[in-house]
Amino acid sequence: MFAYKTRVMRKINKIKYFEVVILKSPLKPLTYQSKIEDIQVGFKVVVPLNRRKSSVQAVVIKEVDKPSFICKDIVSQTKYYFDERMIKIANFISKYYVCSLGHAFGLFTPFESNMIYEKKSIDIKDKTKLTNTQNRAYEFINKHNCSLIFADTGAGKTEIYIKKIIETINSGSQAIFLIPEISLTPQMQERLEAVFGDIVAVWHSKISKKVKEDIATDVQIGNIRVVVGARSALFLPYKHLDLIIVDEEHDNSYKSSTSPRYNAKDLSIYISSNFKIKTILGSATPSISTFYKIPYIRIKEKFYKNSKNYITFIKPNNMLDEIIINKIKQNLDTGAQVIVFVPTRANFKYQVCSDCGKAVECPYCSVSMSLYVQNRVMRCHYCSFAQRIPDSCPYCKTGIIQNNIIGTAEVAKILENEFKDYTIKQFDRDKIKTNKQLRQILNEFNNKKIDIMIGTSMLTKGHDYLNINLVVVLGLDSLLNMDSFQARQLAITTAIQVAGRGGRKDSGQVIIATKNVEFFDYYLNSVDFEKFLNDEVEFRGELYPPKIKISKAIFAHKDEQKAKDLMQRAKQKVQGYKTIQIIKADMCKIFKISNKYRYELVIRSHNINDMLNFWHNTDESFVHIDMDCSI
DNA sequence: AGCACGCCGACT
DNA sequence: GTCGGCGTGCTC
Repeated sequence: MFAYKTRVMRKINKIKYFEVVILKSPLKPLTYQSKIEDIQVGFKVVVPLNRRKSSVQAVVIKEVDKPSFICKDIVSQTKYYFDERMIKIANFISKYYVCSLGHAFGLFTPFESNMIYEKKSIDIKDKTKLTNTQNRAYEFINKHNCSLIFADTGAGKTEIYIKKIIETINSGSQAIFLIPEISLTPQMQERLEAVFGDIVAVWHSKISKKVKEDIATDVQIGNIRVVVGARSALFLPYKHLDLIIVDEEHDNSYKSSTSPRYNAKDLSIYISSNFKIKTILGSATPSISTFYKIPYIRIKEKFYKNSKNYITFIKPNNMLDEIIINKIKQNLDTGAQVIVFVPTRANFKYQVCSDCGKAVECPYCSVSMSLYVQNRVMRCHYCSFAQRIPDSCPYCKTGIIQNNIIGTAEVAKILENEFKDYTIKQFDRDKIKTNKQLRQILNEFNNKKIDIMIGTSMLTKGHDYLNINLVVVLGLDSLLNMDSFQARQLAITTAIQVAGRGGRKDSGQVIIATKNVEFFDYYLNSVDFEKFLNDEVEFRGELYPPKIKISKAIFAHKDEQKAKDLMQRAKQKVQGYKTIQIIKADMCKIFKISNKYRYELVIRSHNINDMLNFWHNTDESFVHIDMDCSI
């Protein structure tokens, strides 16, 4: 009996060999063997690894010939699988963003093999009426597989999105609607829920595990047809995905800050061109890379043309100039509300004179010096000139150079002191930690229970404020003075986005406090953002994107010398590539993070293959690679 | 000698 | 990423 069984088993189940990728592991694919008859490519399997007590999960990527080494057995095959599209995207992420396949696959929620998609027809009534301009945009996106709607705030992008989603759903398919930091935008969430009811799901990192599991199931079987979500919404098990919308496509939070450092916007463009999935990008202030490479349609809103003095400027003598205080006072006296913007980045310390307010500049370059706390020196990012923090201001000789921190808290303190009878609220990550708090403060503000709201970029993200008469924009100069090739873009984009918050009311006014009036006045009042984008492409030329690729690696180690050596070794190696230039090979601006010393190598190239080839050949441990990085 | 800790290397 | 092996150095 026993002998019979084994003989039959041996005959039927020939040993096969498979390459598998260990999920969430940095390892290269490993080869295992199996007698199980139906091991399939794409399926999740369980395998033993090294001397570990418990087995680990892996994905089968291909069947291979018997290797020269001895293989371990696959323990079992699960019911979960990654479809062909997921496998292709994972391979792309691994290659382009330079991470292991295990990390790339780890992003996805796999399919379950026993479930079927029900293409039942859903009939959402299309109540949206598009204006002529919106219709032209709608026709434009229909003509292109991937396109950009370059529309001013308030020009009605959302109606176009909704019309396209309804069309997709009614044909039995699914859509992804990406929004940056969705947990911050209850208004958009509510609006979509009102239109799509229970076939829409909201997806972001703060959703509980159980709810996530339910959503993944419903997405796979077709109960969910629209996922409104953060960047990770790209990785759900869609059986019939036809449309991806990337709203506010310029937003930096589409770039993941942990490995794999993918950009959900760029990944959407990749998916669009490789899988015939229509992709619509939208923004009032498009990113330069999108503007440069994606066909776009421009929709202008009238306020920029008509009201010439809509945006005015003052050159402040200190953080909250008296002119600004007076303007706020005038507005409050008429019962109107005010918002005050202070950029998040300016929370970082920078070196500024207490008397003349000038930031300390490099004597050889017209850029601000960066502070290197570790060595108590200031260093120029362009020429590496370094100097001690001076005792008095090099410009006016009398002022004291101090670490200046412009932050919402400080602005709130000053205004509370100035306007004791009014309600002033801070609107930033320090004060708003939960969704409930967010909804509450937005409610209070729209019900006029708050007079002045002071906030960071959180203030600009997709909220509509109904009763604002005055928008005060502070601290833009600290954005413009950053030693980054993106400083100009970030400053202008921020100004436009903040100004847009007040743009929905006829009598609204925006005051920008800046010492760079010419720059802002030119791009905000004389010409528009499209002109800025064209100028910026020229300005960056062949040194920075979009005409050239840049990327970097951070070498972090608790032994400073080791971090430095690793970086130096990579630097030597890169010099063998004629097509790659070194932009920077030095300590990171933040030299030490959680007890690790950090060095970075930043490079540029027109040859993406050489660039990727180089990074894939650098020793993986202690290195974080960042493609299309900012500096 | 016996143990705690930290570094290193292997993983099919 | 995660594990065990093994060297170092401290203590009894």
